[in-house]
Formats: sequence, structure tokens, C-alpha cells
Amino acid sequence: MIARRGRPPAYDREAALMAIAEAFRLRGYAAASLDEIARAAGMNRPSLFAAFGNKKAMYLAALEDYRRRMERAVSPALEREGPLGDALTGFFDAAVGFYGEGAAPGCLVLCTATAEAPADEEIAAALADTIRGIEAQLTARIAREAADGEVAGLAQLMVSVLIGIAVQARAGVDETALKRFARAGVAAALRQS
Amino acid sequence: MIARRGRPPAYDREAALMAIAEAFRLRGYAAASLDEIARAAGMNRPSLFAAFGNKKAMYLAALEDYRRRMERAVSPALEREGPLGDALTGFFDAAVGFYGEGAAPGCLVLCTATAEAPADEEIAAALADTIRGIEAQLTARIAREAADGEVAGLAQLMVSVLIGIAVQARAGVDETALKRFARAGVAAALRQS
DNA sequence: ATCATTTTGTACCATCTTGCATAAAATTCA
DNA sequence: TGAATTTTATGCAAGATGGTACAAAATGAT
Repeated sequence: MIARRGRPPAYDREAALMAIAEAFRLRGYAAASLDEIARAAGMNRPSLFAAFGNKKAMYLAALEDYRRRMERAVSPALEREGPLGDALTGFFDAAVGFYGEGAAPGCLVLCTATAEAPADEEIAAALADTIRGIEAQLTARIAREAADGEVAGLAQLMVSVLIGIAVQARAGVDETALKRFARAGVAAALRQS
Repeated sequence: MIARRGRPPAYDREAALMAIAEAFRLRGYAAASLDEIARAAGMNRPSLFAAFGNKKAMYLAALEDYRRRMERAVSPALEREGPLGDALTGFFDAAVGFYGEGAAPGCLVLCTATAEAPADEEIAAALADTIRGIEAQLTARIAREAADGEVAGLAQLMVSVLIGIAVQARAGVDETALKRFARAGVAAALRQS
């Protein structure tokens, strides 16, 4: 433990970042005020600024953090050995669970960054990177089992299923329906591959 | 033509509503200011309020109008007689074209209402209704050709492809890639049905 | 021509928002 | 104990925002 001088921070950076992400997820980027965010994080505004920079920097940090947490939540199921269909089903079940956590359902990136993307290059880049990252991970996993010519198409289809889950969770579709839907999608896509 | 008393309006209601929808699509609901909206519509704020009500009423009217225009743009291709695959491909091509129009790509409903849905019941209802409407239309068309047991799953998969197109268009994916992706999705989903 | 009616346009207000300045508080080091 | 350092907390300032009041303008009716 390195002894730092000065008054010690009263907040835990990881917990604060998660609370910030939750605040943005509940209200969207533009509608979330710094007062709300500060209250959610248990900090006051000057501390927020000192720790994370201005509102956009907070949002970009929240997007990045959320993406990492999402990956930690869904990767184990996807990377598990065994039939591709089981891995994909496990992946989507984990995603449904992850998107259902917290005060508001849906994906922070896919449901709030979309609103701001055309007006802000960095947010658009974060959105595009997140989708590309998901597609890359799905592609790598699918390539272990499927025929070469079908990998890209299958991966893109699975990306759409994930996006569909994120958006429909936001629209109020309950978790069991989303899981059933994911299973049907996987079954339809893998039929005779 | 009914002769109305008083000074005649200087705006065309349909054109104004379309401009309002475009303004919201470019910036999202919360970030779009009434000044921007008024400028886009070629009206000033008092006229805007008189014509469409407050900001949320404007947004709900824009969502409804956008949904109608979307339906007009994609229905003909979907309802055309012939192989289901061709109908679906035509539907998605039309959707890609529709989502690519205007100043910002992506779907007004699927890319901006998602941000506000948890904080506003009416917007959430508009989002859910739009998705349900699309699903119903796809279900009806698919039921004309596919086996009973597969209709629902196929329709849900196609809903996801559409949502995936909307979001990925917003993320900057170009139209040819989106159309290719839609074709691959249709092919994968219809294989051996 | 005058009045009633409806829309337009300017200006305005109250509120909220972002971001920061500044002083108090809590800690380490000498 | 006192100086240095870092965080917290109160509060403030500049600007943007949603919404409206009110007078001018443009039309139909009498």
C-alpha cells in the first residue's frame, strides 16, 4: 500500500464509475445531469470533475467500463468448449442477464450512445468499436466450429441477435421471452450448418 | 377547400413534421433544442408550440410520423408476391435505404427513443409499439410461406436483423455492407426451412 | 373600411446546467 | 506541532433551455 499524501478520497473509483454508468444508462447521455450523476456516485461535482474530467469524459469512461464488464459477464459462456449452439445460447443468456441488471434494462452502449453518435465523433467511435469488438469475439468462437464460408454471415447474424436483445430489453420485453427468442435465433441460424 | 379565417399558416404541416423528425434523429430527444427544431422546421417557437404542443408532444408526433413513413417505404417490397427470401431481401434493402436518408443515418425510433425509454412511459410505449408493429407485419408475411412452427422464431430473427441494421447504420456501417449483411442473414435464416 | 380571428415574430422569464473558485477538512511529512 | 498536500463542500457565474406574453401582420366576414 503506497502511502499517498493529502486527504484520502472518500469514494471507490470502480464503484463510482459503475454508478456513473448506471446513471447514464437510466437517463441517457444528454438528459443525465451532473447533479444526478454526482448523487448516484455519492460524490459532489468538484470531486467528479477531478476524478473523471468533464461530462463527456465521464460518459466515455462509463462506456469503456460498461463494455469491459459486459465482456467479463458473457465471455466465459461463449469461450466454453463444446457444441457451438450451447456456447451461443450461454452467451445470450448471460447477455440477457447482464442487460437486465440495474435500475433500467438494456445496454448502455447500444441504447444510449446511438442517440448521440451523429453529433459526436468520439461517441460514434466508441459505439462502432464496441460492435466490432463483439463481432470479432463471436467470429473467433464461431470459426472454431463452423465452415469457413459461413463464419462471417453467422457472426453478423449473432451480432444482430445481441443488438435485438439489447434494444428489446429496453423496450420492456422480459428476460424469459428474450432468452426464448435467443434460443430460437441460434437454432434457426445453426440449422444444417 | 374550406376557407379558414385568420392569417394563413406559413408552414406545411407534413414538411414541418418531417423536419422535426430529422432534427430529433440528428441529435436525439434530449440534446435537440427547440431553437434547432424551430430552425429546421422553418418556424419560430410560438408557432411550433401552437402546432405541435410542447417538446415531448413534438417528439411523439415525430416518432409516429417516422413510423408511418418507414412503413410506407418498406411495406411494398415485403408484401410483394413471390419467394419469401426475395420479399425479405427487398424489405431489408428498402429499410437500409430509408435509414440512410437524411442528415444522420439510423432509425429515429430505434436509435433515439431507446435513450429516453426508461425515464418516460409514453416514449417507452411508442418504442415497444413500433417494434411490435414491425414484428406483426413480418409475422404475417412469413406465415404465408413458412411452416407454422417456424413462423414466430423466423419473424423474431428478422426483427433482430432490422434492429441490427438500424443500429449499425447509426454506427457508420455503409449501405452496401448492410445490404450484404441482410442478405446473409436472410439466407442463413431460411436455409432448409 | 372595419372588425374578428388566426398566425407570426420579438422579447422575455424562470429554471436548469455545466463548470469552476474558494475555503474548510483530512491526511502525510518534517 | 506545524507545513504541505490532496480531497471535500458550499456556493457562484455564465450560458443555454423550455415555455410564454404581447404586439404586429395577414386573412375572412360584415
